[in-house]
Amino acid sequence: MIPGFGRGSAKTMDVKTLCLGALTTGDASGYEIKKKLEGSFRRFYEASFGSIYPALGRLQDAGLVTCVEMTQAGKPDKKVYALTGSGRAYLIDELSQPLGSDRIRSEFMVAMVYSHLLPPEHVANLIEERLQIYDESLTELQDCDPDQLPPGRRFVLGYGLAIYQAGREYLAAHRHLVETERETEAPAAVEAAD
Amino acid sequence: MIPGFGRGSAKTMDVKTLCLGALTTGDASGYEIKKKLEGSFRRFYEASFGSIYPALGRLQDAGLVTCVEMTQAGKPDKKVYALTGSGRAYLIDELSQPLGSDRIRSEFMVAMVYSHLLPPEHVANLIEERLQIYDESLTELQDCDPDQLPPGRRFVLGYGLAIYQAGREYLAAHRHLVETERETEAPAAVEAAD
DNA sequence: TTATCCATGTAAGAAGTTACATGATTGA
DNA sequence: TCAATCATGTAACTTCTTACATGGATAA
Repeated sequence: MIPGFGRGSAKTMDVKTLCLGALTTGDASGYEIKKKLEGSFRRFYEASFGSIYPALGRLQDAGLVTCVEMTQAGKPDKKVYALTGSGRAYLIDELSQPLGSDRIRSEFMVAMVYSHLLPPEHVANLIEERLQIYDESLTELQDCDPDQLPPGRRFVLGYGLAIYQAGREYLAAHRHLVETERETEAPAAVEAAD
Repeated sequence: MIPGFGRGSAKTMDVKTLCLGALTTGDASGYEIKKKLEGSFRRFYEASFGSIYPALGRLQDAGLVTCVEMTQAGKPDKKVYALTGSGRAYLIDELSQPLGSDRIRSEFMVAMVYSHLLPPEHVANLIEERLQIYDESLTELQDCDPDQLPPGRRFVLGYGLAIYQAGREYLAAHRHLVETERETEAPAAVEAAD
């Protein structure tokens, strides 16, 4: 058996899973899969070319996808991948495994925890930036027509909207908590590690 | 210069930053830092012993923390670390760098996107599980007394509550979207939008 | 003419997890 | 007696990102 493809193994999802999933809605090249993954979905799982291309190669080795090379007029050749029966089965099997818990990594929240160490005007800037990011994300999500999406995607889209809306509202309503005075004690000892 | 400690470098936050931050509220051993990081804060950034211990070693090499070995009665020895002036300056410098965007990795959401491939009763189970996780998280967060926390932590605590509440409500209100019928057959190529 | 899109891939490295090794003490 | 808590650390491994290499076509 090809390593990393044990049936029913307790491995977590990775870029391979994402690629298989992307191929359920139609054959695609690595480049196109990246595009698909950049849809509304991207907020919950990302992948770069550097992980997608090797993943596709390994999926092909394992017989979970097939590949056809296509020549195009005025564009580079591309390799179009298609899900096989066992690929589909593998995806379903993986989705049926116990799911890992959500992981959030927010540098913004870390900065907020230590906001008292920063100049208040800098904190205010961070908040403004973040509000803008929320607004952009919300606009982007609102521009999607849910009725055109299959239920799963509609569900995830709505979830994203709900979360961002709640986050934005909280931020606007409670920013004062982190925009107050900076810690006075100034330990200016800059004996830099350079 | 010790590698990985360039001043003003565009590096993202890592476990070193977290350790420095944890030490702003008092000296601590690696073990105790892990504990601190497991507070309300953990939802936005995690770290394991396997990353904390090496991080502390490197911070010490760079002069950002100092270390005192302590013997204890009935317990193993421990190494208590303390922030130095340059450690504090380094932390502030790092928090002042442009912040990386939030990263979420949710296997649950991936499963929801492809829920039509799974048996409806399995999807229902996943939803139930997830609601329970939300409830547990909410209970845990509600048990914290915000008045005892410094503003930064209070802010982050409230943010967590707002997000989980919104997530829970959305889930309860829209679960029907993903609990409907399973896809019966491999559908004839309906190229769905992403 | 400059940038962006198309398109694939590799190599180096960052960053972290898990499992292991060790071992006394304490509480159920 | 069994598990958990306290406590540090290493090694192997996984996973992914970034940067690089390549290069034609097209749009501003």
